[in-house]
Amino acid sequence: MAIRKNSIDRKTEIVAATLDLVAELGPEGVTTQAVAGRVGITQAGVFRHFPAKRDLWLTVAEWTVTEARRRWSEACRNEESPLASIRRVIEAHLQFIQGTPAIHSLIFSRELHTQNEELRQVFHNMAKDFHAVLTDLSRQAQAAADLPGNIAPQEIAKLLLSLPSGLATQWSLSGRSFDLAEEGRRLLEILLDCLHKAR
Amino acid sequence: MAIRKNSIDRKTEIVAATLDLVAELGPEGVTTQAVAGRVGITQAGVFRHFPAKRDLWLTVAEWTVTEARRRWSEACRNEESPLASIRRVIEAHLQFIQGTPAIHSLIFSRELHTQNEELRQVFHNMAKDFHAVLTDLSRQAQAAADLPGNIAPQEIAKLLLSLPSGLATQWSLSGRSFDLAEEGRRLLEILLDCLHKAR
DNA sequence: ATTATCTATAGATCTATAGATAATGC
DNA sequence: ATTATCTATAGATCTATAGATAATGC
Repeated sequence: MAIRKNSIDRKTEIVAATLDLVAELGPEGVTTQAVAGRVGITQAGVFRHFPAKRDLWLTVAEWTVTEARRRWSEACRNEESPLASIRRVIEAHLQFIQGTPAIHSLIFSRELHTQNEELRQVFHNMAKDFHAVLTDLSRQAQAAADLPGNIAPQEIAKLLLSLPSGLATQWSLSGRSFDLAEEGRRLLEILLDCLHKAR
Repeated sequence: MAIRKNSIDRKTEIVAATLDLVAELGPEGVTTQAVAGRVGITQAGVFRHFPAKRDLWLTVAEWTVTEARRRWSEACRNEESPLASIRRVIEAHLQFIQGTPAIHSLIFSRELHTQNEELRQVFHNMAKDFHAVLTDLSRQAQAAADLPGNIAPQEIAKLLLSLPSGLATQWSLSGRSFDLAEEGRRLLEILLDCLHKAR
């Protein structure tokens, strides 16, 4: 008999175990058996906490999105300039991805998207929020004359967004073989420098 | 009894059906039963042409990479300037992804990567090749004074690469709801313009 | 008394094999 | 004669349910 825990703690454990397993084996590898084994209960025990597996996926997705938002807003707090905020937000995002590789695996699991349209929406909304945050900061940076004023801030934000997004892809393909946050910092500096000079 | 075809034709059909199914259902949805159904033979019949399912995946991956390379080199042929070649290569790549959405799903299927390390390598090599092509063109564009000379061409190539790569991600997350090639063309123009001004 | 966990199992898939069958090419 | 396809099936998973059991909290 596993150590008995209250529903809330166990649910949290199950979500954490799911994230670990996604990072290790991919979403495909997350069977209720594997989750149960990791947590230390029986396979059937998982269904006490989540009526069906799709509910587990949704909870995991919601955790991810909430955590991402928390990190962005924390990164923006008390920054001296909009440009500095842009740096911090993107770095925070890359560190989140690097520290929780499950995110990237989850985001790209088409099978989750096709089997669970709700899930794609959750992540798409996250991307839209990230774009909104970057658009806002870009507008501020334009006002401070740190970024060119002749480009729509939405467009600048798209350029900025594609950097971490594309890098994360390369990182994943490379078998996570380089330091994502560091590479991101360096390339972002180059990009911001070009944008700055192009004012 | 299905119409009988020779081994080569049937193999080609099976690979094509697999690509279609990946695009529709994700890699997860590609069961040997589904492939067989699409092609019009029985499930067991698939194994006549591919000894195991992983061989099917490898063949599909190799087709993808070969086709991508073919399109890049075609895009570079007879271009007036290195900068024009950069535009054409990236556009060709985006059009390939948009026209064959299976590629993107495949590239990001962690479950394929974790279950089939060889597969990740195939796609990673493709990404490295794309980077090499862009590095080469960037160097030429620097020589033509179209891009800033104070940035390593490898770094420029990484910036350029992250654009289609990141955009494809957003496109996938959005449920393929915008014109990938067009969006890419527009943003690339902005990026190249900034780089140009930052010489 | 409540409820988290367990045992046992149904039912749905999915890959892969063995051996039979029928179409093709010489 | 060769070989692409089919039928039938083994064996491995995987989700989910039903009902029993045991730990917790009052």
